[in-house]
Amino acid sequence: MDKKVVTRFAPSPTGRFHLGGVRSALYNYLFAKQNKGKYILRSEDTDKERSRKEYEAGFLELFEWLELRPDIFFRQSERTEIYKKYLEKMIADGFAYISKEEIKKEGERNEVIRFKNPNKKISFSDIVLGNITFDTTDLKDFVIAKSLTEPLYHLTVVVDDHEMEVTHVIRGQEHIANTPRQILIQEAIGASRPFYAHLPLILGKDRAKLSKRDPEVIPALEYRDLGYLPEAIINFMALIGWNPGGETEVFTLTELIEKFNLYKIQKSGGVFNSEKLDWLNKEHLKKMSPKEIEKNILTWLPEKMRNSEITAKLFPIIIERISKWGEVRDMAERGELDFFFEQPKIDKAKLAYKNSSPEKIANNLKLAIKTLESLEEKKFTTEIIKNTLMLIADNLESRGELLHPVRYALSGKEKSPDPFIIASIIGKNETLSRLQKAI
RNA sequence: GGCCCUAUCGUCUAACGGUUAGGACAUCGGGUUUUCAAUCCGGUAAUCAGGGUUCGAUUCCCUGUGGGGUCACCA
Repeated sequence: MDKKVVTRFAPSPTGRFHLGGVRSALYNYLFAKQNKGKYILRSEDTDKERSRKEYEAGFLELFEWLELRPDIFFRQSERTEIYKKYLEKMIADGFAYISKEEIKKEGERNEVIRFKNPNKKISFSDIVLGNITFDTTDLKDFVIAKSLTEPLYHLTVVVDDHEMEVTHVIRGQEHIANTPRQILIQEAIGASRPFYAHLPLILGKDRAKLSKRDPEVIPALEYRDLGYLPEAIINFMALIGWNPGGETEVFTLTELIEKFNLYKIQKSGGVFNSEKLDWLNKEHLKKMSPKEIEKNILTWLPEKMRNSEITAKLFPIIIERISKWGEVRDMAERGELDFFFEQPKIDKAKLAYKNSSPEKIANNLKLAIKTLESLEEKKFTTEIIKNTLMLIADNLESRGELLHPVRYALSGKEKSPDPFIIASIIGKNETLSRLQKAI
């Protein structure tokens, strides 16, 4: 290993970028970084019809968000002159020729540049898959450019990888059949052969390849809008097709750079499991500092809930109940936070606890008011309220006889955080008033 | 269909040719001072099939089957 490692990820801006590509980019990035090498991002935009600037902007924004920043970024559309030189040389050397064509489809040329196929067997050793052999005879004289200034994919890939001295081509297995063509071109232009690592495909629930044409597949950037953490996305994607072997599954980018092993990659495709992503996102959420958590929750909360003195007390309750930021917004939209800010509507029937009589419930509520009243304002904390109320509850047939109606009176919800914390958040006056009203 | 790749719990995966086939997510059951959440403990669950090689195959070989990819003047 005397040569400096150079990897590249080469998306084409012809559609909305999805998570499958993130994993390829990530592995290229990890391998380059762990070898103190270089990671190149290349926009394969030679197809003028299909390429769109907004798609390119999309993946650039994505990698910025994920902090998978390339050492070099460039576009193939800006390198036409370079490809032209190679094309001319290949024609001059007899490796390619201008071919007269019959036009079968609209937009086709009556003259294209074809590669003169030597029709031989090509074998290469893939880091993931091992030895693979293709007979290139099946490939015929394939087209490498529409004209000298309109090069096609196979030619530009080989020229760029050669010029930029890419040492490791790490890409999805959908490219495996492209490899023999590209090796043929390498041999024609005198380029050395890089190491290949063809990654197992990431599959959807139906076990088919994730595709940008599939409306079911969520574009990668939308995960940001759903409130996922970049580190969680990276962590999760890294673990489809590779695994460090221990029992730990939660890693930061830095840890991944250290642990990643290109030589221990799975051969078969893996299904994308969004439940595990959610779990992992929560794990990363738990590692964040309270300050960061507060900042994020604030931005995801509806405006009317942001600036109340109540808000500051809500963070622990919220963070416990979400796995991604988007759920903060969901909670608020579902009205699960409203009772902290305003008196809830009470349904008499729901105040009841199992078989306890209404009189008993009312009595318990009165008892609660009486004891809480005696608490000083500044002693109205979760801990003290809990101790106070528990003292009463423990003397009842079951604690629920007191705790349920109190909780319901305060929240107006069948399901909510416990009554002690709600009481401490809304304060003494509000608590007493709600209990009174319930009676 | 041709060519190529592939096969461990539902899912992601671990296991120098020798393990009670391990972990995680999900699921189920229970504890955790009422519900939800969080948390803890426990359970169910897998080597595609058939042949070899071997004292011994999840592991190596062959065949079958299943799954996937690819067959453009797209990338």
